[in-house]
Amino acid sequence: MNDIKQFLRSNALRPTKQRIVIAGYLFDGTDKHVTAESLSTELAKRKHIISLATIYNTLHDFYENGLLKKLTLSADRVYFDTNTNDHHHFYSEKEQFLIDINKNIKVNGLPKTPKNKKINKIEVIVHLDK
Amino acid sequence: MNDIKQFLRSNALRPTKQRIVIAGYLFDGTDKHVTAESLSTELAKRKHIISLATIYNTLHDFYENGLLKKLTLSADRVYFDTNTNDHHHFYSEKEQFLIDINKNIKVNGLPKTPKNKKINKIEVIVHLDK
DNA sequence: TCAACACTTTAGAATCATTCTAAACTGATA
DNA sequence: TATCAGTTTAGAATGATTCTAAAGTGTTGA
Repeated sequence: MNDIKQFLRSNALRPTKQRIVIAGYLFDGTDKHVTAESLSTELAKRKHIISLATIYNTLHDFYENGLLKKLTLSADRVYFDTNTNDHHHFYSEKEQFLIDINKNIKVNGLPKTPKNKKINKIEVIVHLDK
Repeated sequence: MNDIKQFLRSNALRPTKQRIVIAGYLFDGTDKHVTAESLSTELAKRKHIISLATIYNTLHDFYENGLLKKLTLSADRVYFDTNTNDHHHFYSEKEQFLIDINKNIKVNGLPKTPKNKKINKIEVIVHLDK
């Protein structure tokens, strides 16, 4: 609890009740993939009712501070990943199935980066099913 | 024109006025990336007013028939690619900048595919900027 | 050639994730 | 503990996409 407060403060985030609850859930040591909706549902199960607006705000605040990765998996919702290490994913849209690929994947044969641009990140999505 | 009709027929698509116009634009020999909105705008410039609903319907019909690839680049709109070969992309969300990587990219070090699943496609997105 | 019908198109409504607004609330600080 | 900037929130707004159901149009068989 106090460590969560410290954790939030050290990321320039005021430790409000809601952020403490959300951070407590997200950063409990196990990697998680969440959407605003799924997070809301999980917290509700634990009797923590937090408005969707706040959930969106908080996910973005955490993302902006590098505490979450944002995943581009499908066009209909945004996923956030508590594993902020360099890694990739298996994804099944049909089954909402998503798992990390933590093994060292190498992408070889990339052409030159376009002029005056720099690479922000390389995202490898292995789509399953069809 | 007649070749476009044949092309549509050979894909089990009734060659309607609208589909002929859309296919004529999309499959003119140069690779294109479009969204429903951008396609609508381009066709309007050419004095072809086609309802958005039809544009969505047609993009999906073409996609279902393998004439287009669907790209998962950002969560706020769907992109379709007329290049249906195996390839990847540089993408800048900020600048709506999108170019093909046709070079042979190799992804090495993939772990075993999850049980009872098979790989549909591997998508590599090189995100630029930040 | 044309009637008949299944397939298409379309305007407008509906949906749904997400963002915005602006008012109430609450950590932090002096 | 008063003050105020930073937060939360309900509800409205937005925007891409899908749905609905009515009107339109290729296609086919005679």
